[in-house]
Amino acid sequence: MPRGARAHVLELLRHRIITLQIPPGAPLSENELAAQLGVSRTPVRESVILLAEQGLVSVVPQVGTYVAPLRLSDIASAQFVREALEVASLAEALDKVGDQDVADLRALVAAQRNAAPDAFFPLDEEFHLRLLSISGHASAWRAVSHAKAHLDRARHLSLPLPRQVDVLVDQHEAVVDALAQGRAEEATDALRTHLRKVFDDVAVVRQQHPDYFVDDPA
Amino acid sequence: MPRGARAHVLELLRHRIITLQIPPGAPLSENELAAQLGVSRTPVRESVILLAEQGLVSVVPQVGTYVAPLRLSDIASAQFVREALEVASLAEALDKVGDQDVADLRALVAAQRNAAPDAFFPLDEEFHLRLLSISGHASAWRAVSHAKAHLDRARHLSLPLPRQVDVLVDQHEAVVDALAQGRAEEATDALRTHLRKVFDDVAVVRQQHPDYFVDDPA
DNA sequence: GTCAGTCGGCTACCATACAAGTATGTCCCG
DNA sequence: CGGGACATACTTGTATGGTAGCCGACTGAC
Repeated sequence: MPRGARAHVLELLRHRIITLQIPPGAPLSENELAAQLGVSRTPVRESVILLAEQGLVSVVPQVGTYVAPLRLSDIASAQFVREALEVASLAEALDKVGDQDVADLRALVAAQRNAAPDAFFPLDEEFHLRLLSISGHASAWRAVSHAKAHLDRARHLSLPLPRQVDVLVDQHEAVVDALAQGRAEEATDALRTHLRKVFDDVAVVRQQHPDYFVDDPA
Repeated sequence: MPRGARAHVLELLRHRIITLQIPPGAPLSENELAAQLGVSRTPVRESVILLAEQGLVSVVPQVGTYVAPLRLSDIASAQFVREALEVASLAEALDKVGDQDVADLRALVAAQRNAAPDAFFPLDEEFHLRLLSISGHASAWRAVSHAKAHLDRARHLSLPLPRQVDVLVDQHEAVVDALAQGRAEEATDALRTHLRKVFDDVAVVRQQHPDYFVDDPA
């Protein structure tokens, strides 16, 4: 089997979980996945362990592993982490941003406007990674990405709506405008508003699929 | 072999790496570790994979696994993540803090004053976790902890000095005082100062053991 | 009908065996 | 003496086997 089976399996599982192709609460059998993907149990198991570390699956010894259900407390926690990191980065970026950075960001926003809904996801990721890079903290992307995974999963069903994407692109543009003009408070406020839109999206998804959610443990 | 070998091995390796019992750059053989710890390669390997995900070790396929060297860029990145999260949490905590919280924090600070240098580490962790809990974002501890691991490792050699510990406890007290009195700016500034002390400690360690460090990739 | 006991099948966990690639030390040749 | 090819001893990656424990369905007694 190919030499990088684990990376392949991990990426595939992660994608399927985030896009809700595998719904929250669904059981994951190591044997079944191994057979289905044409690899042995080892790379599958190692991928599952990594996904568990990231909180995307929950493994119960001797019982089974399940895709983590959507918990509002987890979503709030992930949002806190992401917002703290991106806002702190943006505050530093205000002093360091250059013309080339602004041009790159505007090009990304333009691409997002013309992109099909399916192509929006990677462009969105690149936009936020770019924001981190300006302040020189691109290496914090891993932490942001881990948090973002939970948020993207929780709102994934609401994204295909073209209207939603338009709103997001407008918010991106507002951040870039304020950043380019050096308006600190306006920029961070715009970013906060943008990031917190996830709560609205989650509320929509929650109505469509209440079975994906579980109540927070008291 | 004991049930839960992976958790045991992972905790042990992590501790040895953070405390520099295993120095940066040292090779880690899965076979050797398995024999030394009396378990098979499987739990060792799974632990190594998790440590690699956290950036504490670097595994080169078909060549070897090495404890990650100390990179100043990694340390700066970890510091950025930790500072952003803890400061954001503290800002929210100012509106939510109760008398019981302050009492608990003061008790922790008192315990830190009377603690032997070796016992300081867990008390320090509990203090910072407590700060997160006040704002209701205790679940962000995992992200903080991952970042903190790199910082603690980089300054571990400077901590046994009793004088250093006294300074840290004083800084803890300053944060608690400002938090109890509701002085927002003073509290966050005190926390920032406290967290950034790591750079001084790292400079000391760097002089003692320049071989543990590598230059940043240009 | 109801409940206790048991048995079968499933799970993840740990151990082991095999495969494939890399670095190194050695030997031979120029 | 210097350099290159090769054998060997490692490394991690993958595949497979065996074990302990949990869950559920079935059975039998009350």
